[in-house]
Amino acid sequence: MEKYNHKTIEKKWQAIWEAAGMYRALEDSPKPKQYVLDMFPYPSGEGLHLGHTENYTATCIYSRYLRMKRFNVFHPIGWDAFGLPSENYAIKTGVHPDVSTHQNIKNFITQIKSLGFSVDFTREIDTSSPEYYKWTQWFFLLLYKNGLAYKKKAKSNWCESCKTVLANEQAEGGICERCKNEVVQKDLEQWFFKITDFAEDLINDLNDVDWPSSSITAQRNWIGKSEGAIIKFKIKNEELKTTDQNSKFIEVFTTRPDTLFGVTYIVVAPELIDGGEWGMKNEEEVREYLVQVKRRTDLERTADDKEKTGVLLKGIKAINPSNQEEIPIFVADYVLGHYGTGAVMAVPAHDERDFQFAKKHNLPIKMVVCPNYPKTICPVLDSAYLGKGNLVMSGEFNGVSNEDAKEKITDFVKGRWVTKYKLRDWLVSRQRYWGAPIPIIYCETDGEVPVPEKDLPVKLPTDVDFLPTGESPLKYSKSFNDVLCPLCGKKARREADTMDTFVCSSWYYLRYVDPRNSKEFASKENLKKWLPVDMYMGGAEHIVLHLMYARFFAKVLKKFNYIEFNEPFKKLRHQGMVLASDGRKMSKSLGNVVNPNEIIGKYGADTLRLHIMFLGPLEDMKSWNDESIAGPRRFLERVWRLCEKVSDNNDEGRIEQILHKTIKKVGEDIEVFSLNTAISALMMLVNEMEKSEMITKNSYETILLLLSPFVPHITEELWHKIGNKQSIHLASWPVFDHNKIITGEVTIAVQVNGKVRDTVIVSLDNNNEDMVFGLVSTRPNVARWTLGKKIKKVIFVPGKILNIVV
RNA sequence: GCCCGGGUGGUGGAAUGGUAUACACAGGAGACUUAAAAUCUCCCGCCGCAAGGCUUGUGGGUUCGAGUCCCACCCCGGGCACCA
Repeated sequence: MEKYNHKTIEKKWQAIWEAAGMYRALEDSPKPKQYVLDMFPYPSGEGLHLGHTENYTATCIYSRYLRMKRFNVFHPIGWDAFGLPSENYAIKTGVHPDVSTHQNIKNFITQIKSLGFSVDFTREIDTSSPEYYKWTQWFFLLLYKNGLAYKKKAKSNWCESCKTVLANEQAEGGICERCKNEVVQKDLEQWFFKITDFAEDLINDLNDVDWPSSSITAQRNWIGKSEGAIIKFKIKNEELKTTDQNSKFIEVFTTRPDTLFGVTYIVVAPELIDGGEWGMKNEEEVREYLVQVKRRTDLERTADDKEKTGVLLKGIKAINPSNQEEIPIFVADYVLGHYGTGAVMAVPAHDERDFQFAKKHNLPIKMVVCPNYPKTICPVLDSAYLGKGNLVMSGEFNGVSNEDAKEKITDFVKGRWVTKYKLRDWLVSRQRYWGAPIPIIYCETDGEVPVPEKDLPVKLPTDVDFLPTGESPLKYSKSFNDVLCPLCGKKARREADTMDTFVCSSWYYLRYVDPRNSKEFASKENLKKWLPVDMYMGGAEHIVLHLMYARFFAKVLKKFNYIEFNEPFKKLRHQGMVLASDGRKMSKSLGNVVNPNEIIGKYGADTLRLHIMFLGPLEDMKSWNDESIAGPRRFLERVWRLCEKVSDNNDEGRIEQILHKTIKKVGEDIEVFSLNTAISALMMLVNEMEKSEMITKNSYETILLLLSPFVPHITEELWHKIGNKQSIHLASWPVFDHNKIITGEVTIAVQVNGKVRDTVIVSLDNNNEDMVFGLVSTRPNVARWTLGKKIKKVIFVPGKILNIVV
């Protein structure tokens, strides 16, 4: 028999499968559907990396398994083609993004094919093609017409190096998600999507998905729902000596209305001062502080989070509605303008931040929740007390548990109970070229006018200088701005910003079901046939970006009756990151990047697929290892040689039990993505088969079938070698016989006081306490521990253990 | 600080409360070979000549029996972080 040559085998079968259209999802099939989706790649110049390889191998195994279980599997692939790197590459080299992107896509396709991934290329999509972004623009208009897309001037995250604004999710901690440079705040007119309208659904519907619990928690925290009270504090101007009952007041949001009697001052956010008439005496000092605050970047604000700066508003006081105490008002940037009401009541005794501020500014600290009740002597605090207790110093509420007091005190001061979210609206404008244009026209007479649907797509022009200047490159494209107002017909100009690429990827999974439709983003019929996605696999880094946005889009579409489901991704799993062998992230600058192409050349796609799955649990972070890939390769060579032992004339009795056990184990493991243990079970089976002189054709076929989702090429080759004419990938998954797993005898461990001293093999008839005890009690290994001692107890677990307690 | 994960041989990792260290990698010994590679066989947690003892981050607990459950602590990784 010739040697196992992965190069010729893999090429040969890839060509045959492609010609046969093997992995196409069938439009009309009586079989139940399974939509298995990968997070589609950004076609970068670097090509497919090991993270992609891990992700797509896992879903490929899963898809192949489901096909063998006779599901109609829908497993598409496409390209998240818009984005900054192509544009930056263009700036550097002069190669147009459209050209480089399509070269990169070609390379990705070659690589995907060379790994034997069973994807349906007939449904390929490219978010940068006009046929696709026409519908991205259509979604924009859908949101716009329903008041869910709006423009406003706002403090925005501006990345100086990317020359564009970013969404909050992309500027966490004041660092640009893409280039890791500092983000500054700029006041700009920007387009927003009103994702906050759906905050409640986005939280509640997390109850209905099968996602990793850590991902669910991460989304919940990001949306950040909290319930509290809005309470009014009147403002008194000391100079005017008015306590004008109806004039000025501040509203604060608090989750701790129970501590209202402990309020010793009020703090308002800098943003609030800017707008209002406050009547303080030290106007100049306050203005100076506001200027200072504006200069500080987010990075600085978080870096010195111990130092809480702020300025007293002189000449005015707030009145605590619970006890009519007059308390000072401060402006401080530890209070955020965009959250709650932009003002807080400060209770230094029961809030850590207020405590720090009070210490710094020598403000009174008044404890009103006491843990020692009914003793009302409260401890001296060296930090805020956040625990439970009963109220003290709180007038008629003394003694009430602080939990009960929340509602009572809110009612007492006529506050109202509200729900707030940390989630903010999604900023979608980008001042860059390589994205979908925003379909809005500005007219001198009619103002902001949406592009009529019939005029979509608004095509991305080519006569553009995309050197970033801080202004949108499209602003200076002649052809792009040669446009008339759809309402009055006068000369107008187009919105020059493009959309965040996350808009494109928020609905791509819908397009796969009807990728060439020019009348709708997808037909209702096809949407109904394939959706929702049954299994979604991708990196955990997208949990508050893509996965939040895509859920938001689905909620919008559901609301306007385009789709029938609430949640787009029923089941979600993440693959862990693959680190370099030194345990660090793979990066070009560190020179530790492993290129899948090289591994494929040296060991073959099958070996790479097997190795990357065998490295450890799918969701764990793992380090690449060049050395241990020898194991999977040797294993495949053993499977190859096993072919020579196939013979017709012997029964498979000896390996029958392990064969059926393995069928069961491998199937169960694939279903829960425990692929490393599935592989080890397959290795054990092969080890057993090697010990036999001969193996039956049936057993050999079975192991090939079990292996075929993992290593599609070598199994196809061997399958044909032993005489099959049809592809192994059209065969059914083997069925195990439960009776063959249970054999006539079991091994029982014999313990004395919980320590194993012996084992015994008994027949099923003898698998009971009396028989086993009788068999082993006189054995030397047992007797030496029990002799002369009183047996207190015997525990017997059938088929497992006999424990003698002395 | 808060919220999730996780700590098992030289290494990657297995173990529905029931024989810890499966399956691999690396290492060692041998067979085949003129030789090497490949392949095959055996060994491989620690202490001990052995009998045996010890061992799943540390210390307690529950249990006939704990890597697995409970409590406290230590360490590592990830996410969030002035959201009142």
